[in-house]
Amino acid sequence: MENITTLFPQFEPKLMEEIIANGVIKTIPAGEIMMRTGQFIKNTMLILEGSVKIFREHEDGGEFLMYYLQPGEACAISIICASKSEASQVMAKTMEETTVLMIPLNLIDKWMLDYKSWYHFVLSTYRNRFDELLNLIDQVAFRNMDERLDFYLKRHAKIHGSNIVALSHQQIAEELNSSREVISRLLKKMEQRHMVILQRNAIELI
Amino acid sequence: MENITTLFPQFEPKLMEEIIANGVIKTIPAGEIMMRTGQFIKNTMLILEGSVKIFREHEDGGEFLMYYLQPGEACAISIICASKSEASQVMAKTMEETTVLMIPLNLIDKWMLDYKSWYHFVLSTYRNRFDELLNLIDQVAFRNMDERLDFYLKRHAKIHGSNIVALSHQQIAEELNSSREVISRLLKKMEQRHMVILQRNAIELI
DNA sequence: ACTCCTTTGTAACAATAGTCACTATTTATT
DNA sequence: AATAAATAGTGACTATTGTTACAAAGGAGT
Repeated sequence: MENITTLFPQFEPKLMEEIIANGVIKTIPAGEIMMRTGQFIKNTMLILEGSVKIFREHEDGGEFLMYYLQPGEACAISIICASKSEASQVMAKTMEETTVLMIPLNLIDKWMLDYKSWYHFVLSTYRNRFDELLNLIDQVAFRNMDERLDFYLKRHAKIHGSNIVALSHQQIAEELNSSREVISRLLKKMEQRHMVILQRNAIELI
Repeated sequence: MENITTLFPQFEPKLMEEIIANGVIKTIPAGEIMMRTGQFIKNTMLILEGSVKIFREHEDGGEFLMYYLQPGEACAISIICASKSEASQVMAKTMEETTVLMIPLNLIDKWMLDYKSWYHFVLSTYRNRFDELLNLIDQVAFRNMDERLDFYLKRHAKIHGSNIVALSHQQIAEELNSSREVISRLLKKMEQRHMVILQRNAIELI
């Protein structure tokens, strides 16, 4: 549990005790869907290890990557849905083996009043995700696919701390809600401009 | 001031007193920019009368309508920026003559702790705007311009409580970050499908 | 009525993105 | 080794959106 204190140093001791007493730790394999659109949310999850992608889904099967969650972060949308007692509006998928701390939803609101550090944590979670959504809107509203792909690759590399993006063109296409051929084409152009080196199942950024 | 109690019936009496003591009422003419991107925010505004559009701006001059604010609502982004002491990330423009109640930013945080009704108001403002941004992302990620135009017109009509959208094609194009010719073309198609009737400076929805 | 300005219509073309069809590689499975 | 499956490359074509250029129509002011 000392893991938690390192990841959430801002939490006051009494809150830490409550978290340890009420939270359930769960480890989820890589590539698994942690939460589906429409699913009823019973917990909020704090990420302890690994990383998670949050997607918006379309009726016709399309999906669209919104943002990443990393250790020390929580899913704003699960907090919002929990507060509204609504079904999840997003889908969450683990990128690697991920350990989360599940907190029953009734405590989320309760702790807001009891623990100032929790209150600040929840508000800053809202604010940070809000900022990320604004950036995302910029991407789709003002940018072409080539720029969005570039942004996508850099963001992925940054999250993974590596300049090799180990994904197939198909996977990238799905997360940008485009098609494989388009992504292949644009990646080829980027290679010709010496922005990337293409390998099988991997793209190396330069 | 009785206006305020009608619009915000959820506010407890003591909070109302504080609002009346500290808030400044201001009336802004139609079509005026209330807040610019990059501008430092000194207040949060509650809308009392009229309506406001919130835009995201692009470096190259483009603008993109995100959502509307109506009486009884507050701008989530101004609360977020105020809390982070950051410059505004959005631009706000009045659609008609609009009366707002300006609240100094230091009180926003203070009242969160002092008044439960204010706390719930701010949180529900965050949540509602979050929902709106999710819908907006759906639009730009999954929809073509014809569907986005349809959505835009219906939303405008709903906000104004009239099925006549009194805007030029140029104005619509700007808010969807498209071009006038494209909007004219799509509107013509909608007219041929008997979805709208086109008039000068107005579009009637059927 | 005449002029000026704004708004709208439209054709032709360009650029971007999506789809279809087929091939070539590489990796996994039997 | 043979076969199957996944991945990637590419050309041709279509659809959507954006751009350019110009014409026509409607209002406002003189």
